[in-house]
Amino acid sequence: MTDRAARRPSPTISQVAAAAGVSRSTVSRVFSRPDSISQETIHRVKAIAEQLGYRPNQTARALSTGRHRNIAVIVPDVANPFFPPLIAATQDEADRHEYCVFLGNSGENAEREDQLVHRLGSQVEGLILVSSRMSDRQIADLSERRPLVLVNRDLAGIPRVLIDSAKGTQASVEHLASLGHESVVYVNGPSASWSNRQRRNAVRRAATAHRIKMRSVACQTPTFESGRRVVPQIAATGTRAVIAFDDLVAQGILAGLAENSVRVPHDFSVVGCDDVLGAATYPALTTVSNRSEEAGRVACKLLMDMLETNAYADVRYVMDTHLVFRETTGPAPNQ
Amino acid sequence: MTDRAARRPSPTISQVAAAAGVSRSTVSRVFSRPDSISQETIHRVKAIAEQLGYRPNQTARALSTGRHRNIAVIVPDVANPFFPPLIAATQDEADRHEYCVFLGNSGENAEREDQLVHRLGSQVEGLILVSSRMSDRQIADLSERRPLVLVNRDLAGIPRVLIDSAKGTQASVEHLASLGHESVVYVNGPSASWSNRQRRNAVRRAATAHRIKMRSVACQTPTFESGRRVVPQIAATGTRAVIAFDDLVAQGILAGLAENSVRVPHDFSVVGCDDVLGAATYPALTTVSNRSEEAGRVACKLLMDMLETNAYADVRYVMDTHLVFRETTGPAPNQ
DNA sequence: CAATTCCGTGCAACCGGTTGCATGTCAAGT
DNA sequence: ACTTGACATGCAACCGGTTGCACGGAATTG
Repeated sequence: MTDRAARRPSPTISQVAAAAGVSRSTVSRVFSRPDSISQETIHRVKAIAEQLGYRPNQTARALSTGRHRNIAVIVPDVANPFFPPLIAATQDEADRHEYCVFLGNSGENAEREDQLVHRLGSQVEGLILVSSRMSDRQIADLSERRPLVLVNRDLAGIPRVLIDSAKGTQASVEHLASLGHESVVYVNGPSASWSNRQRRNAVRRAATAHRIKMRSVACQTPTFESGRRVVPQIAATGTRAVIAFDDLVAQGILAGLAENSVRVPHDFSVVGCDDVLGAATYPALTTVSNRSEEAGRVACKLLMDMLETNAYADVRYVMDTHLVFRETTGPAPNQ
Repeated sequence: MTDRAARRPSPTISQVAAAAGVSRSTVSRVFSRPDSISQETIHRVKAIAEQLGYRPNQTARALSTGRHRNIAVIVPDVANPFFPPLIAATQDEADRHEYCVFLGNSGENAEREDQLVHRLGSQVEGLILVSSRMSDRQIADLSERRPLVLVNRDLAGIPRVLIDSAKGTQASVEHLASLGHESVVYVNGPSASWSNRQRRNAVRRAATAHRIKMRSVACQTPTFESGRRVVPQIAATGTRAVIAFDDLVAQGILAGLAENSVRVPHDFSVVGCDDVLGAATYPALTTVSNRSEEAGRVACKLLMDMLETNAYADVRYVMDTHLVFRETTGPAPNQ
């Protein structure tokens, strides 16, 4: 039973004006600048608008004012548990200012991200780019057109919120060293990721400082499956401790190890990053704290500020992290 | 260092037209209906547009055509792991049709959802309401204005995608019965939730059929914390098996039980729903399969169909579920 | 060679609001 | 009584595109 959808079109400002016996401008002002309209007219127009089910058309309004009251949030992968709390926080903050938010999912793909940004560009007043995979150049270009806030991407001149996992990552190396480990494998995240460089460098520095050996293995996308697949490579190194790019990868590694009957933490130590799963894994994952929700909130506040004051400061908001010691790390096994 | 943001405004169709020595209509047609324009003109205009960095303004386009190429997806809680895969799937599908998506987070709150819907209403061509908390009346009204697809809400006359957890839930009762349990507690989700009614009814029916006792306890929002807090009430019933509204609640219950040194599954059996955590909990959660990603994809496809054909069918797409037997359920303990 | 069709382009109105400026009214000030 | 100003409202242009219709010239047809 296919049927033509007979939707009644929304009433326009002209219809309200006609019904109320006033001009379109007056109706417009009733809704956008009521201070210059008499109480009586306001009541009458509002009553009629209500009765007709009139709502100002945001699109038309945006066209003439240039203010959309929309922002966009672009993330590499909505389904990665690191992002939802961050997204929810931006939503919440935007809502508080009566803004609507577009969500973009780049699928860890710079080109698609660029496309998305352009498709959204003319409909939003500002964007929040989370863990952007685009090039510095692309981002700089974009920021010339629209207010921009970056999360986990460090580009001078553009307001940015950085979750500095270096401290926590460094602490995890120290932790492993203190447990007697003499080498560690770092499992990389996406190569275009600022966070990944951040973490890898932190591991390298701390490893050097503590005179333990560091190896690293690649793993393109940060997912459970990638983690699982990378286990043989890790095993091949002979190392008994691994620091993973994030919790998802760590979890995959845990699963892969379990399949090979490697006991954690008895035979092998695993550290994750981002603490997205709380204590919900078994054994509960030792990891680095995450503050994605806070990051989302701060990023959105920054953007709202830029939009409302029409000015901007070159802020670089850095948030520290620490090691959350749980149950997947233990003393180095005797060889 | 606060500075006035000097953003260069996007070039308009008039500027391109002037630079190319043609009329605005011609430029417009080059981008929207090039078939009626000569090859030569197309090339020239495109070259100039490229050089100027021109992109058609979506807002203006939407105003005159009435087609926004935007949709909205409204969910009760972005951070609930049930939703991100669904959101990602709609994103992906929308992207394939070159649509952009607004994300709305209602916070499990009908009033806020209604607000959101209205703020978004004039900017989108259609909406996907996931686990909507609004009243039937509100939804019906809305569907008169915009194409609508519901997920996990069963309202005749409006296209809807339903993940029928009844079958899986029923199976979990049978499973518990076969393990010798003689009573079961159902921990409710939000009272306005279709899924919750679905599940509670399934438990009730199956319990009756297998002659086991059923009790139910409330727990307003489906979160880890609520699950944890409800444990004393569950314990008070004396029952040794619980079926939770969803995995998050189940996990909270698991945590609460562990705090009271109740061993699972030896002393107590727990079943979740939605399988959002895979085997990542300890003990791995027995739960009901989830197909949220598929639901998202189907919902978005339905909506795209409606938008493209401008017709609609009163579809009711139901997806079955089954029990995923893992490690949190075991034989009833001897009293 | 005149009549007809087709093609590429421009004109101008329109989408639904906003806003600077002009107008008319009425009360206060002198 | 006459100016002045404040206030409430209307007029008309504008935001940046789209689109029905008209028009002129080239190609086709009889």
